[in-house]
Amino acid sequence: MNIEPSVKQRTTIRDVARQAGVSVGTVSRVVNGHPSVTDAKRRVVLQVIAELGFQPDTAAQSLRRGTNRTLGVIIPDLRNPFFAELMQRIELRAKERGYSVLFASSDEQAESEEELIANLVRRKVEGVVLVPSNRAETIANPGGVRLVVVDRHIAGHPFVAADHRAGARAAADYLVSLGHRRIACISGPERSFVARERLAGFMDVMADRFAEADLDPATYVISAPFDYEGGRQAAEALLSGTGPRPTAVFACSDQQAIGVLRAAFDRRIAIPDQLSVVGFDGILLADLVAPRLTTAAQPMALIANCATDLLIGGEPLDNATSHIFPCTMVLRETCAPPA
Amino acid sequence: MNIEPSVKQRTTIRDVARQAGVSVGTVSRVVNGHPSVTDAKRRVVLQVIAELGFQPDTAAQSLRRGTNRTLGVIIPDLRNPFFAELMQRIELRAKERGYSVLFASSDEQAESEEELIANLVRRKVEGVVLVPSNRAETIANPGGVRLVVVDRHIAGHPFVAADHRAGARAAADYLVSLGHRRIACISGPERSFVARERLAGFMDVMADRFAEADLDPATYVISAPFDYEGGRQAAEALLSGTGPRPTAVFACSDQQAIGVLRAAFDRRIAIPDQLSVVGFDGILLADLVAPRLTTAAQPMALIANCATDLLIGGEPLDNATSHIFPCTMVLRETCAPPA
DNA sequence: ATGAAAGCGCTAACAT
DNA sequence: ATGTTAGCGCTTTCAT
Repeated sequence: MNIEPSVKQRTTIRDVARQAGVSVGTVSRVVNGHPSVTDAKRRVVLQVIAELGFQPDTAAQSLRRGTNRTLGVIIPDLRNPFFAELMQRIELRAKERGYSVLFASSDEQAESEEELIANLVRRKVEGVVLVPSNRAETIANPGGVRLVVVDRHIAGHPFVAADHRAGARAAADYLVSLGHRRIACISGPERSFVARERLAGFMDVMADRFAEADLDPATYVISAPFDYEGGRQAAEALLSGTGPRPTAVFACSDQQAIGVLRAAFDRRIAIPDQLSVVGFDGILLADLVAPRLTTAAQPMALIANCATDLLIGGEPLDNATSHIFPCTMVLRETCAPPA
Repeated sequence: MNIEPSVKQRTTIRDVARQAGVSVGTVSRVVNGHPSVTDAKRRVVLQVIAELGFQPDTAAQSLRRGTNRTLGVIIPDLRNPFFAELMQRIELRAKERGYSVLFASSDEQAESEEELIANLVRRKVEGVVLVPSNRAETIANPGGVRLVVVDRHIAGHPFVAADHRAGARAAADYLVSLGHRRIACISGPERSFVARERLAGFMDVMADRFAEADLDPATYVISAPFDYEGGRQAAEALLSGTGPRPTAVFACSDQQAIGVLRAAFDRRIAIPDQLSVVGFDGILLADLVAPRLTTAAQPMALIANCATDLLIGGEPLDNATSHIFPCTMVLRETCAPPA
């Protein structure tokens, strides 16, 4: 058969056993820290393992144990810095706990998600972190794999995320407290859970005020993709209107907010003097753009750790439970009272 | 023994064989597209496979074949948008070819790289894409796994990257062609291969000119981390000096360049009127900052595809070969002739 | 063309 | 406490 090993000749547990003069069972026990091995034997086995550089074959372990200390992570698009940072943190936590991470991108295609999960299941992952695409309304989990959904809620699965709605509320409140009344909102794609939540938070604060001031909310709310270009185009639309211009805009992502900065720059609108801007997410970049972006920051480390720990801890997952973490308003340079 | 399957009861190849009234060998042959199966039998087996939703167990395949259609990717830091995009593209290509990707972050710790490789090897990956940390000078490959090094060269391993030096040369040439003479360079960390290459490209163009103009290169070249903050601080130093200010700066990463924009904004230095800026990498964001960043763009798709294909194609890897792709100058809004 | 059977390397149940 | 052994699910050789 000649399996053409790229690695010359792996040393197996049997080599170790022979060399150490014990049985494979004993070696296995030593490797797995089973208590019932005498110190003497343990020492010699450990010694031989070191000499031979023995490393248990994960495929064999996996076949035997039905699991292999691997988590799957499905992310819509790593070019979104929020997701990239989330990914980084999930991998970090997983590594700390001795797990590896299989990464798959769904490319914002809802259709591919179930296929990706199926592939992950075939590969015997112990659990899957799914950051659903904007379009995913529901997700089948045929294999019944341990699954936690992050950031974008999907009914019927354990959920970990920031409190999008409260975060948006805080952002709107802040703008209002500064004295703004004509506040626009650049929301996300209409089909996106996150977009709806953040918009709802915004409207929690603004609905009454729009009514009071006899303003039509429809002209102050606009949907756009969550990325830079989406924000830029939405801002173009908002700032080019004929009616009274908004004095502030709440963008539902930092990327969008940066796009707003871009559009304002193009139109020679001074920020924050002529226009206040608040973003959402708290990505690294928000602190570097000019001017520095005020934003509702998500607790990414908390979210990543929670999702990872849920999967790794063997406790049964409760499909009805949501783990929601509060956002923090980070006040920087893009907001001021209206002129 | 009771292996407590999280997945109720996987259907195995034996279930399929029984149901189809053939032997497991035949089923295996069908699954693997082996020619010597009659069409009649093939059809019924395929039928049963579909009915039962049979999926071969990768752990068993892996154990038997010694491989499992998985690639490992080690990246210093996903928060660097260049790496994030690279990762995304590698996964995409791998997926197209039926491979999965194990992701590991080295967090810029050179020490952890070999450990990460060892872990990947244990998991039977068919190959590893390593984007070395800045500090890595050499990397041991004890298991002899298929390894390709990307972006930052390490002697003794196949290498895939952009032509950093030529790219930097093009950037400097462009600035010179605009009429600039006092051109500063924000280089990367001194220990970084990439930083040295780009600096070398810069000096290829500038060494003579510095001499001619009786300028001390040392005051025009400064090392800094590749990130936003590194660029900002370096620019602070460059722009606060007492001598004649540079009229242009070449930053060795787009992140740094964006940091420069930030610093210039803080000091009310107009870009490009009072200061021209060129970056390096061609990240998405470069097109969104204000003003839009002129940059030497790396061909990320080419790099990602090349590295992935090298690993997946079973051809022997040549440790001495480098695959170098040219950069492209993307002219946008941050450059103008000196005042 | 197909079936039977031998393992791949490991863990855990069962003996002792 | 330790050795022996039966598989985990699959691929592939060897017969037929």
